[in-house]
Amino acid sequence: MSTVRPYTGTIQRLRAVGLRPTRQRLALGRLLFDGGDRHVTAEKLHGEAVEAGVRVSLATVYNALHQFTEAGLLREVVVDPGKSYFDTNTNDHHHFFHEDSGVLDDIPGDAVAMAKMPETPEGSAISRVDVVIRLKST
Amino acid sequence: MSTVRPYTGTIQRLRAVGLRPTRQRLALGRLLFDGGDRHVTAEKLHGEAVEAGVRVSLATVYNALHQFTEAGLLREVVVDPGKSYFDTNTNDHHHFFHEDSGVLDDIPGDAVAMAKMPETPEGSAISRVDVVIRLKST
DNA sequence: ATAGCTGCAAATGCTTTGCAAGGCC
DNA sequence: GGCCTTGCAAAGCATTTGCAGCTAT
Repeated sequence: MSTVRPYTGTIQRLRAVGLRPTRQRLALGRLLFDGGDRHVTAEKLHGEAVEAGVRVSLATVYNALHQFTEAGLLREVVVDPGKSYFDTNTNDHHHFFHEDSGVLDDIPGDAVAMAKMPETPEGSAISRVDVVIRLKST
Repeated sequence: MSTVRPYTGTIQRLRAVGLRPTRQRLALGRLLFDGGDRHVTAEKLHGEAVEAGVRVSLATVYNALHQFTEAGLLREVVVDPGKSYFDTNTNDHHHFFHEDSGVLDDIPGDAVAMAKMPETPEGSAISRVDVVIRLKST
């Protein structure tokens, strides 16, 4: 029976995908994965890191986000031209996007269902289906 | 009974939405609306205009695309971080996005149907529902 | 020791803006 | 003529890259 030590989760998670657990990646990983489902932009995450006293450059945040995404730890969500969002929930699910505030929220996977899907074009395979429900404040 | 004169459609379309039919807007409007449903980026449209011998700057293409969008003549589609696509089909419909080539295609409105929709959060109204089926080449 | 990371600053790509000159009504 | 448009070039963002120095293993 294995004892779970504090802060061990992120280290193992990184090792498991072949990424060295450096100080920066650890700090970013904890900010991302220790707090439930999160949706962040590079800038926002960088701000949080700095605020938490972690010395890390914006370039490194971008690198980490992409490495995490490539490793399957994060998912990139496209809702805004010219800004990238990353989602710590990598399960099948969709999004609410609040156009006024720029806030992105998960829609539980089973709250949206497709009744009908088109035929996939010749020579192509579906990589993903994204549903974004755009919201305006009332 | 009204006789349809060549090139009259775009002029009227622009006037109808309160935009002066300048040489540039006319040329861009024709490129966009004379050829069925189209999906363009600013850069691509600018290239087509230049190729067609129309002297127009990229900045003006951006302005025109946004003015057309605001006027309801176009619809902006978000599929790629850092690149804006505009769709001449403003009806309710969804998209195939070929990730490898960057090509965007319409899915006829009735080929996709939602079986279930989540509750809209308090204080918000649905502005639009976007479904993007991302494709990879096989 | 060494392969992999990081930081910085410069470069890039897309888009927007400011302002003088030009064109539509 | 007056006001809206345009063009150009410069500015603005978000993101990426190159490379010297640092660090985890």
